[in-house]
Amino acid sequence: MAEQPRNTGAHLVYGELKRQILNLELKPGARIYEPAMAAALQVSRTPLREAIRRLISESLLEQQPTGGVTVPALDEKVISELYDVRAALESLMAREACANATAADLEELRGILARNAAMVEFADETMKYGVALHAAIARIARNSWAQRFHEQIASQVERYRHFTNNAPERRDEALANHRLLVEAIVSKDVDEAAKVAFDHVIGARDETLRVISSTGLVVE
Amino acid sequence: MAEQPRNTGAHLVYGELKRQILNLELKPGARIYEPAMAAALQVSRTPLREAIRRLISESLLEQQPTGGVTVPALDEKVISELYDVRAALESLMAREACANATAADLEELRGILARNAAMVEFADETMKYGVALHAAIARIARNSWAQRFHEQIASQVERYRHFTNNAPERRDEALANHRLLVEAIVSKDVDEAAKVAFDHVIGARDETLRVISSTGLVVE
DNA sequence: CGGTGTATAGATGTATACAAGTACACTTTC
DNA sequence: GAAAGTGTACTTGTATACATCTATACACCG
Repeated sequence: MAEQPRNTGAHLVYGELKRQILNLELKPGARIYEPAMAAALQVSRTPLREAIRRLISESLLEQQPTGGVTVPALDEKVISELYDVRAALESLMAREACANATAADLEELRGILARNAAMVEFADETMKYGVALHAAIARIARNSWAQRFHEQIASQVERYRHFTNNAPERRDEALANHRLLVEAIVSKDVDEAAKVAFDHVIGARDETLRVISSTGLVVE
Repeated sequence: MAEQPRNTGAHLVYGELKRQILNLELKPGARIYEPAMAAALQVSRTPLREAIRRLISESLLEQQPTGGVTVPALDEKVISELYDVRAALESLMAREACANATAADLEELRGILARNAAMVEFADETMKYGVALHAAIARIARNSWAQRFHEQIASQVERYRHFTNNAPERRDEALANHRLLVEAIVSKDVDEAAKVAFDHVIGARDETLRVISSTGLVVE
């Protein structure tokens, strides 16, 4: 939503670096050295620095007080914060989706839900449709700031996704919650939609924390 | 909260540009020309560009699709979005403040409230203490992401503050809401605190929209 | 042997030169 | 006279050279 890529080198570098960070190809805690990274990406330091600065402002990189840029460490406390904010945002967006959804929007939500239901046995498909549903609601809410923050949170959470398992019973639960959420939006039940969205995300938070605290966050 | 300034030119330029944008010294809609601005600020284009990029990522400047950077226009719809997100965030932070406030934190909140009450006849003092109260709650909530987004919203709203009047009855109402909020936090009434915070911000939204739609957003 | 000062290698921050792209005005043509 | 094409001035994007600062290793002193 923020800005579409303008075919400049800095934007390509930004995309590539972001991909590597979210994939954990760039390991949490690792330092970025500009000359080496610039050589690896075949650009000069100027567009690289521009990309790095942008990533810092999204907290996908960290500026050390002494100078020098690192990939942020993974941290359980942060997960909790992220999901809490996400719960507040999703709850708001559910409210606003109730107010702003057109008939076509509702049809879209039902469609995503149906495809999700058909694929509930496949973990990655289910995840894909879950993300699609939340993205659709974010769009339908028509609040660019909520959408923007939601995307930033989603990027952050992405880095932790590698440590979560998608157990079948968890998938069923998510689908059930999604059904409740869509139903509430369809029937314009603002408070119910807000509550379902909030509790759904808090549930995801607790599940994620549970899995991570038992398996740990070690990258290698 | 994100990062403290490191005495580099780019950070100074960032601060100065941000100040000018929030003050409306840089007029909404105006384009920024790098060579001219660099000369005016007595730096080369490199640190200036770094500052500009950062401001773009905070939506305090806008990258035009064709190239060229402008100060974002003022827009009623955006105010509404900002306050809605802010309501969600303040509501969350009120919740978390209930959970995390120490005795010292509560004392601080009461102190701000008392000073606010003593100064309620002065518009600018009241505003100052209002901001301080919300900032204190944001800190007490101990959620860095909520705090970060809250600060971004506050910056955005700042640009619209020049068009609001602080009527005395509005100040009394705000103080009353602040009292209710602090009371709820002190008594750890999570749901009440969340509700009061939410409604308080929504009230501020409606008041702001009312004033602005009657006076308009024209800068000159 | 531990600690401190210093020298040095290498990183980041800044300035500037150059390349590429955009907008606008002017000319030319229908 | 209007519209389209072209040339020019100027802006943005990138590369590179230079200055400044940080960290580390080593020598020297207590």
